[in-house]
Amino acid sequence: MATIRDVANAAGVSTATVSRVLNGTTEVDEHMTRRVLAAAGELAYRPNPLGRALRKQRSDIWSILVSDIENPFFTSVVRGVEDVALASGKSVWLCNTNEDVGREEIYIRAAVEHQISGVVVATASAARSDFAPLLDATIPVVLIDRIADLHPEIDSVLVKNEEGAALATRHLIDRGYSRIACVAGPTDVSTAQQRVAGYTDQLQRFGRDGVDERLIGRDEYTPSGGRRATDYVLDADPRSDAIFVAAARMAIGAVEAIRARGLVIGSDIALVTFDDEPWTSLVTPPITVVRQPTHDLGTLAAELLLRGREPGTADDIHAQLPCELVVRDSTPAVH
Amino acid sequence: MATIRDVANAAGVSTATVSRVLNGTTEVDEHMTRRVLAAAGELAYRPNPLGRALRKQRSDIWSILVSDIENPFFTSVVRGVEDVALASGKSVWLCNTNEDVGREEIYIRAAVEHQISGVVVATASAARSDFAPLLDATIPVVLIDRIADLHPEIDSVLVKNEEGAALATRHLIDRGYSRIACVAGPTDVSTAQQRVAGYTDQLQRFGRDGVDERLIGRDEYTPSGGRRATDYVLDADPRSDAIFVAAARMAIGAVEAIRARGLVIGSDIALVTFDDEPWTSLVTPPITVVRQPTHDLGTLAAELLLRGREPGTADDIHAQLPCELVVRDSTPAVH
DNA sequence: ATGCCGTCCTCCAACGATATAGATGTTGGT
DNA sequence: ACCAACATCTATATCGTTGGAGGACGGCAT
Repeated sequence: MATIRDVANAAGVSTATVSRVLNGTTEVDEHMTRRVLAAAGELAYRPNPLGRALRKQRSDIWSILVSDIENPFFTSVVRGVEDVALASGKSVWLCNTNEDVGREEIYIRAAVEHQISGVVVATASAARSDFAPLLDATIPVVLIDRIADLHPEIDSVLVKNEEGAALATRHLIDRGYSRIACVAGPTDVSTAQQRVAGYTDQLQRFGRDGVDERLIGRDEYTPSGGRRATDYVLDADPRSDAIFVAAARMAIGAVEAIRARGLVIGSDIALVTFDDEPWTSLVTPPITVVRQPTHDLGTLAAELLLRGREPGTADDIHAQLPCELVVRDSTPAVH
Repeated sequence: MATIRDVANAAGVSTATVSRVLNGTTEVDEHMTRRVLAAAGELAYRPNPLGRALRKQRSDIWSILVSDIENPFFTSVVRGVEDVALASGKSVWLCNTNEDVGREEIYIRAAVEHQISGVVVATASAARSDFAPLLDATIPVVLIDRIADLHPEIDSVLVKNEEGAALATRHLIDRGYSRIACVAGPTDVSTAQQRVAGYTDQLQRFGRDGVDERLIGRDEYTPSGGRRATDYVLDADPRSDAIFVAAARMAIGAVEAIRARGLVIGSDIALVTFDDEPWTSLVTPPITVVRQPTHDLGTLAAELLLRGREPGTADDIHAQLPCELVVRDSTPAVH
């Protein structure tokens, strides 16, 4: 691979001039510019990103830390980030923290050491995720989908979780359900907190029986977590007539658990879940969902990162994108 | 952040000695070793990977190029690779080529320029994917799930696609179906080629009517691709009584297309698909699938990469993991 | 002709690490 | 006591790039 020195020799100039021409930092004579560009083209020269990053103390890589790569919600968000990143000439380094704060720490440290120029992150834990190393290194950070209690000042792009959960819960109330259970994610994840908040708020204000803590099941955002949480709430009150599930990944387990009890969704028990995944309209009956703007979440986060401003300054941005209720047959009106 | 010079000053030795102690390249006096380790610990020193890579001409990063990050098959494979990589102290840089050879090229070049120490790749195109830049830079490569025609010598970890497709097709034949259609992926992807081969082979040998080319629909590995290909084969012969779908992502579209025609899976038409995704057992009727050992695919690929041998030497490895037919209710016996 | 100034280059020192050559000190054999 | 051999350290060049200091040169005013 050709180095900048090869180009300099070929063009009969110094390496600094080559660097100047290619980076456009200072005015360079037009004649020389042409010679340098010709030589660079001839040798198919591409600057070594390692040397450049070492010198400039900053690379042109973005990293995106996702809490669960197997969750289609996040992969869709990632696609959104990528679209913007590639258009701006950034490479995207995708890391899977696996909902593990320890692994998140490893990747954060790696980002600092590789002098990454921007990080998008869906936190592993609202309470424990710590981005101080990134901030200390003045690396721009944008939180996505989930917030971090330790860093209220970092730019964030969330969905209106509370509103989305309220939409779903209110829908169930309006359709005449009274014993509405909630299958939610881990207590240390902000989306789970907010969705439970939206659920309880609506029940308190409009529900016939108010909130029953035993009807709130919390577990991890996975199919098996959904199964356990559903079993938990149905054991607590077998007369539950509706379930609000806070994530499609959990809804897989919820459907399994409901059916394992011989209950029929739509007649014995209503079901509404977050995330409009393809399979939700394929099962019988098609499931009412709260659709999240996944791709937009990613592109907006990327655009904030492009601004590359210092966190903690006055103009923090905390975007909240709206969700949309898609009514299907799993939540028929009760006569 | 502390540099190696800081450690050297603190320990009262040269930077070379610090490097030696930390890398264990040469024998170092025990007394000095202790001083260096103490200083390094005190300063929380961690070597700068950029400086190290620049000097050593090799980083400790693996990159994994995946053709579609939104396909759960690949994310599961990625998890397998990660498990091994993290256990061996490698960082994993996940890149989404989006089934695009151009984007694949970009990431390949990035891997060379960042002096990546190993690449796992699911090729974007069997015919056009070109890994010469990696091989020229003596970067170990392992192909996963899909092969590259240009590089038969590169280590690969595939599933027995032809056998899996044969299993599914033979199952349909044995159950009494006679007009069996095939919904397959793009012609330039090796898995699609192999699965179609397994399908046609069984039909030729055991099918009542042999192979009808019009019953083979090819499109991209996505839900909408599956929908189009299914419409295509059902238009070609509305009397088809079974469909073999080559990927669960396409099966989503296949189910939609079948239902849009008012046909009922299991009674009007049988359905079997590759990939045991959770939703396949949730729909009515549960779908018969060919299960792939996704996670094992990833761990095996990572282990081959750990060997880090030169491609083209005599002991190439071309692993082929078996698939498993999981019979459910979408393929009942015809009376 | 001289001095001054602006323009545009070149030279060189970093960035942080490692590998090699060479320096230093210690040990042991004669 | 001397020298060889060995062990073990330091000094330094290098990886590829960029930024700052400084120099060469031409043009213009005096």
